[in-house]
Amino acid sequence: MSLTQLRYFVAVAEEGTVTRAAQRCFVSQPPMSRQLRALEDELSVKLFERTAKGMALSQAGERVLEQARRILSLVEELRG
Amino acid sequence: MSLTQLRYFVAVAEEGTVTRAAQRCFVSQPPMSRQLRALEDELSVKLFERTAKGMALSQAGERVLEQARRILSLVEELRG
DNA sequence: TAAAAATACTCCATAGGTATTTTAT
DNA sequence: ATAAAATACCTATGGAGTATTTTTA
Repeated sequence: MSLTQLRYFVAVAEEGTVTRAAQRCFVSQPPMSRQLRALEDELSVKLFERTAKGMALSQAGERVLEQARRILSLVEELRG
Repeated sequence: MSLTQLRYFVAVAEEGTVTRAAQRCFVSQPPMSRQLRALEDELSVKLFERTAKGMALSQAGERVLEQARRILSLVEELRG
């Protein structure tokens, strides 16, 4: 797990599609898609339902989202 | 900043020397030494006083240590 | 059929390793 | 003199890019 993966995950959860989240994070779509899968693999959790419209947060995804935000907010605090 | 850097930092704070912390984390001493400096650079904070006996946490280091532990513990929670 | 996500590669940045030097007691 | 940290240099893993294919409504 990496902070980057958590940032990507939060962006996708908020944007609803990998494509828009990638734009917001200034990366291309494939890396973001891969990192998302890597996170799902590591946590052994399906974070999203894939649809033709984009990515819909799963039940488990909601819980991970909360934790991810807490972590990232502590990291920001650390940066001052 | 990376989770690895935070783990290294906590290990050094707890072990008192980079050498022992590196052994505990199964890496060699130079990478750990470098990551510590990188973290200090990024936070613009001197985390340790370097002595011939090892590394002594600075005032600022103490505060970062607390935050780092919180972050890492949330990460562990996420792993379930 | 039209969005968006996923895959297949290629490339490069950086984390880590070994050898060595520097520092501080 | 010695124990630990820092530097130099090299290697390799993995993160990111472009092009393309596969999904799903």
